[in-house]
Amino acid sequence: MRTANPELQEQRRQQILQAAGVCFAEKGFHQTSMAEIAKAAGLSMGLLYRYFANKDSLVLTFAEVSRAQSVTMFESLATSDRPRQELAAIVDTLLGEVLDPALLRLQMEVMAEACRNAPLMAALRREDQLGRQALLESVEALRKRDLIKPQVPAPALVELLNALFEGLTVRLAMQPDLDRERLRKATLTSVLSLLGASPAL
Amino acid sequence: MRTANPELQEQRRQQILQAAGVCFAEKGFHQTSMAEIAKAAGLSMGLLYRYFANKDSLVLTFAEVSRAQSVTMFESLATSDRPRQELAAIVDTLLGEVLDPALLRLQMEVMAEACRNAPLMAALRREDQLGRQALLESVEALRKRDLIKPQVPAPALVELLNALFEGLTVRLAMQPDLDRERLRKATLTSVLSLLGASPAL
Amino acid sequence: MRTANPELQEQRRQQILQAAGVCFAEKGFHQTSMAEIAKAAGLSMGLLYRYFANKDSLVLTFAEVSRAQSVTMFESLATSDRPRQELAAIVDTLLGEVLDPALLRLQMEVMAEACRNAPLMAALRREDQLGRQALLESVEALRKRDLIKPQVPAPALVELLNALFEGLTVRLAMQPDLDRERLRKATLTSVLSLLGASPAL
Amino acid sequence: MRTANPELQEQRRQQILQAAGVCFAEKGFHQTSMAEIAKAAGLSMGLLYRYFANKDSLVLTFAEVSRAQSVTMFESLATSDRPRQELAAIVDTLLGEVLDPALLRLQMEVMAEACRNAPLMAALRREDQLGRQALLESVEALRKRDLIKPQVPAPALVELLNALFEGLTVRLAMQPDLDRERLRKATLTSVLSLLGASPAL
DNA sequence: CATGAATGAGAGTTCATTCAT
DNA sequence: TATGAATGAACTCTCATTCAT
Repeated sequence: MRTANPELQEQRRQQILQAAGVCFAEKGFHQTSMAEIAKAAGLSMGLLYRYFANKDSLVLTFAEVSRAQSVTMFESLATSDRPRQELAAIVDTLLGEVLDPALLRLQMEVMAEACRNAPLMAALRREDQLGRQALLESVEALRKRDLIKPQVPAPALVELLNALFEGLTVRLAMQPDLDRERLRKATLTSVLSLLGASPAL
Repeated sequence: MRTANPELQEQRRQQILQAAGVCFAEKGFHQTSMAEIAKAAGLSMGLLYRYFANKDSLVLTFAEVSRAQSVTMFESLATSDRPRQELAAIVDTLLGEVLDPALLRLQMEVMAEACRNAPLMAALRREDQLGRQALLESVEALRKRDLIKPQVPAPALVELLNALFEGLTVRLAMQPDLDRERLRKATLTSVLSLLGASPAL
Repeated sequence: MRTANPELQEQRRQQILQAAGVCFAEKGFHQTSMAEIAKAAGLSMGLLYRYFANKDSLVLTFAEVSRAQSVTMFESLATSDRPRQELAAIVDTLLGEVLDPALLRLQMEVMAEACRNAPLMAALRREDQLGRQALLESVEALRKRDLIKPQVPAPALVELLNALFEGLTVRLAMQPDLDRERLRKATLTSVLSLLGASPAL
Repeated sequence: MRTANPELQEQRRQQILQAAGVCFAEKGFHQTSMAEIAKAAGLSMGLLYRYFANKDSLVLTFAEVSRAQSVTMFESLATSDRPRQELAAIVDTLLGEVLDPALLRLQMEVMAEACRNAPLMAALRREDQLGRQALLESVEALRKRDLIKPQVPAPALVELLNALFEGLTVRLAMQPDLDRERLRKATLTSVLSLLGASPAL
């Protein structure tokens, strides 16, 4: 009798999540069948269900992973000695060609699904909360360093910035042909304006 | 002899669209069956298909109608002699309690669906284009009246404002418990800041 | 109050039957909806049901009419003083370009349907019986005039000739690109051979 | 580990095809629902669709199988040292009680369907072509052996013979009460006459 | 005589999920 | 651990038929 093999198990999970991500981004959550995911992952359906209890739990796990990327973006902003470049980098990441349109579609898909899938929503918010917290701390830190003078309270500002980034994501998902270069500049300018950035920033 | 009755037909269409809107917002597009829509509208499925060729054309028509509302919002801004109030009203409309959470969810649903439904996407963009055009004209008009001095070119500004509004919609859909009152103030302040509003505005 | 108008009624019936024929030949019996027939006939569905109790009765009536054409073909053969030309004309009618492929398909459709629609089958056989009877009488008459010496009994010969014609119809329906000119000659030769035609014929 | 089982798969296919054949013959193609076929085969609908992509592909496969039987009939005729018996056997097979009326109805059904189902038609013709080719070669071979002297060119003769057989099939499908015994004799005589059979045959 | 609105059962097809091997 | 066979309810969409006007 074989013993449990954690490494293999983790690899299988990644295999499945990756395949699911590709499928969901391409066809959407509800248009992707479990059979397709299994096929894309190169596994049998039985095995798939060994690792994920059902389709919902797959999206859920997947959502956590997918969101985790955007969470880390704001964390280094607070203590950076070159916050302007940091901000520019964030905008770049959001608007640059780096960002796969398929990934954008996937985010929309996950958000829409979250609106009627309570556990998914909870997971999404947990991740979102972390991101907001990081951004909030960064804003406060920059303010204490007298680098910015926002005209609105920090929590609301964070909400607005998040909304702006979210909105840009949505619009890029829906208009893949937007001039990202021009938008990038304008976005940075606007973000600095919202922050009330001092010349020193 | 019984003749065709356009009034009845229009009433039926509205009946169906309204029922579909409620269902889509509550359960999502793919989770709502045509039978459910028919039942919600108080009609038979056969009749439903008399008025809408298929499920897709239902969302499509619905999307056009749904979007048309937000299009008109920006139109009166250009020539208004009280643009500040006009702007405040727009922000109010977007963030006030007026906005049904169900409607927000419906918008997300439509957007997500549009990402993989080309005709729907086209319809959405058509409406979106009208809204952008109206907003662009308003911005240019205000600038000519020396009421605003935006730091970024008008087209990019329009895109950013749209993104901000879109993003707020998304975030409100996902966080129905946000403090809308506080957000409203912050949003108005920020929008004025982005526009580079002069004190005269 | 209006009085019944037999002429109009008959015209309506013809209108419907003709439209049904076109539709059935194009799409097949089971693929043609009553709505399509009504539309093709330029009538409302209500009126259609006034003239034909249901879809089956439509095919039935239609089948009778459709078959009646081929019935008359053999009748003049018996007493003709130029039986060879008469035969050639029959073969021509069957194989010449005159015969619409759509009509051939329609015949196949009706036959297939008849296999599981008892009343239709009965109607078809009634017509068929008339045709067979006419051909039988013709064969006997020709034999009495010593113009033919068939090697098989007249009833069997009639059955075989009918089968040959039917089979040619079927094959033409399935292979519209057959060389009809060549087939026509060969068919006439073969029919004469089966009849045991004397040189005097 | 459970491995794919080709035997089981083949058995399932046969199970389904047989059930479909029975149903189609009894009720016709369009009157038979997939659920009925599944039930007749003792399988679930899901499994049925595992083996046949859709209803059309079922008839198609079925048509190929069904036709293949008649293809082999003519092949042994060419080299046989007892061609007369061979011919008699063919006629027997076509007209004898061996031939299930249900199978005849099924053939009609398939032919009628083929008239408006292009892929099915193509499949049918492919099989038909093989049969014609075999018959053509047999006729040529017999002629070279001076056993027959047909009055019409071999290709046309083949077409006529095929039409005759097809026609007999049709007529038997429509008149199950025909005297097959008498028809059998007459058919053989007639076929020999059409072939121009020498006494030596 | 004629219309068009209305019905609802049933069609083909898909898919999340289970389980014997 | 891993497989593929199996299920059946649910989905979208169609259509013969009826009837108030």
